[in-house]
Amino acid sequence: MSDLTAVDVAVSPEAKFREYLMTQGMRLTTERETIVREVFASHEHFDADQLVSRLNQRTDGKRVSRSTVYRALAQLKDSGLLRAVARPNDREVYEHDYGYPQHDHLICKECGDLIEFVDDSLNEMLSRVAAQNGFRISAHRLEVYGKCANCCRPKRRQRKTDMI
Amino acid sequence: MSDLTAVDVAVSPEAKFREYLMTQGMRLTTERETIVREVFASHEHFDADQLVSRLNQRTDGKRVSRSTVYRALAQLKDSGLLRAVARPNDREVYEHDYGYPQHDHLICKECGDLIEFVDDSLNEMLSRVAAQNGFRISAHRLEVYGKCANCCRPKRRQRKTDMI
DNA sequence: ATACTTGCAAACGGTTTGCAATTTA
DNA sequence: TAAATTGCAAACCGTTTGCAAGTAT
Repeated sequence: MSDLTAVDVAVSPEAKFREYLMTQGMRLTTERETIVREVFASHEHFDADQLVSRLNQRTDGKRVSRSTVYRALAQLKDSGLLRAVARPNDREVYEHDYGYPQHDHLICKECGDLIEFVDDSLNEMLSRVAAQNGFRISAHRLEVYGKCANCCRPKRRQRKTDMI
Repeated sequence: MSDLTAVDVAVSPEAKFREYLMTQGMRLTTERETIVREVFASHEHFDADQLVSRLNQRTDGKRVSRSTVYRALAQLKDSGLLRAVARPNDREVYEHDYGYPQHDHLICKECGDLIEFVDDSLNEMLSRVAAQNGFRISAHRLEVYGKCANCCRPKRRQRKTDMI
């Protein structure tokens, strides 16, 4: 999906989350720990509903209610562990922010795939524009819509071996 | 607010809209005409609710229901007359697409102001990234969040030098 | 004890839609 | 007169929230 590689992090997501919660007078409960672990178990993009499903499929009985998931997502975002990247179908989509390099996305309108990319010139451009407008940037979201290489490929000769 | 200037257009928005509606087997009703006119009476960004308000304030009795406004917004978007640019407060924000040059936005998180800007290097960058990924771009949305010059300005007196 | 947290169900809010009445070609 | 359109109110749907019961310090 992407060749972006995680950068080395000194502290685990759980620890980082506990740290943040402490500063807010909150606690790292077992529910919150279950959520952080599940969230950082894979690098895929996800929305609230997908996360709830993953948590409900657990066999260890560590289910967490939908409300708690929503509350935790907000906290994970505030703590800098997650960031919201897009809203393709009116659902907020999240990805890892902590321990993962900053990047943007090509979004295929056909298959919905998110392709990550980085390009330094974007940051140069943003700095320049910010300076020109006396604007202090805190974040940005660049969504590039179109058709991915796979979907551009002519379908005439589709591999029928994919069918089972 | 912005020094982007409208480009010359051969056909009026109403005509363009009628043209599009025809191709869909639809009609340019008085309600739809009222809406297009109101929408293109000013270049400001707006959301559905603001448009409804503007239409309700009319003294000529040309009121249009909320549903019709929502339906027309979708049609105006499909026809290429409008485009959705941001979603600051969970409300879709629209702007003129037809007869207005392509640009992006700085979005002030404090006052909600949208500042338009253009920078050619963005397009160069997008072309490069698209080529690298075999991606065919159809559109993009760049939202830059932060604090505008106005909101950065201190409300109270701020000392420029550290006087001890 | 006090403060934080959870799960449930109800509320929220922007947007969409079913439908009967109305308008248009 | 058949097809499109409107306005109303209800539905929709992801998300948020009030609250009572539970848990940690």
